[in-house]
Amino acid sequence: MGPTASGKTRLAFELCDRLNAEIISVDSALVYRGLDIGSAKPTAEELALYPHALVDIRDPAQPYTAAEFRRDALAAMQDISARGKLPLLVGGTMLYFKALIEGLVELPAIDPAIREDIERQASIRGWPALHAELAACDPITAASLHPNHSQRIGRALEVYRGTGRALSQWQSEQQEQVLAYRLFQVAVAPVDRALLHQRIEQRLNTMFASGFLAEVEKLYARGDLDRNLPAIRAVGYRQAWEYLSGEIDETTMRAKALAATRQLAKRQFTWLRKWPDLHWLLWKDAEDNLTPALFEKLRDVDFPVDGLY
RNA sequence: GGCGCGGUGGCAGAGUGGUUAUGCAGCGGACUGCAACUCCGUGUACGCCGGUUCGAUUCCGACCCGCGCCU
Repeated sequence: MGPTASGKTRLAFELCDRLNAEIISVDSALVYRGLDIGSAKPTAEELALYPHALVDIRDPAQPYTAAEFRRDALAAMQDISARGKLPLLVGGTMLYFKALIEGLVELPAIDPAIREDIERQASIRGWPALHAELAACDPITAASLHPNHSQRIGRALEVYRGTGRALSQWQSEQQEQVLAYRLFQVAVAPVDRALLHQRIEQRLNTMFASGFLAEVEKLYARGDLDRNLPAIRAVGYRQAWEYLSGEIDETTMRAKALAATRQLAKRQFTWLRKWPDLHWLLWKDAEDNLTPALFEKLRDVDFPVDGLY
């Protein structure tokens, strides 16, 4: 795990070389085909060398969800284990990690038309009004949400309308799901924020220099994608989309993309800081070789590294 | 050198003789099926010096800096 631009990919490749491991991507943007440069997806050569599960598995027009991720990740873990290898989960989408480890409530799929209707309602009545509505059918969830929390209010409401029962009720009946794997959780990050900001800026510049805009233009030209899709809302893509539709100039787009990336990293840190059983690997410069330190940590917890490398 | 205009928190940008907008960024946080999402919280800043005043960011004067015009 680790914030964006913290060096996860590099470390993962090195681990693959030393452990008998295979990578499973835990990243909500890498799942989409055509989101390559801007998502910092490993190159085709790298992917050939280090196979990644859960990369390029979805068209940008079709949203991917945390529940699907859990299902797919578990399948990949099983497959990799069955081949005698170690599943190495790599990514920065913390909700996915959480869903995988703790499980989600098992809910039937909900008709997308319900969500559309809720969003239509919200655009005319405002989210606070829907929050009030939620308070009537699911007071527990409503109490935990700010009246402006659009997405979560929408979710709670669609569950109620779609299943006839409150989300909080479903959750209260949720049974603990135990993962059939022993986990060793590691977070990579620079020792201080300024360092990460530096890396983020550098990487973004490289992306632009490597044809990021052309990549988004291609998506834009398809005509069937829009800014409400998760793929197009991804950091960088959203700002490029605004630029291509003439809403902002290039300088603004770059500035906004940079800020959005930093904000993403900040949110990832918020998850990581309170994450249980996490081993931190902090680096201070590009020369830091983290793998030895990681192997030390693995030994500390009696992880069978010796047999693996 | 003269005249005019302007100097507000990191940036942008309102405003007022006392109650100290706002947006962006930054920072902190929340988040069980959109999560690279969505949402919440967080800053008395008014160029400098002196004066007027019970009280000046706001009024007056000098000075400094920027812009424009004139010589």
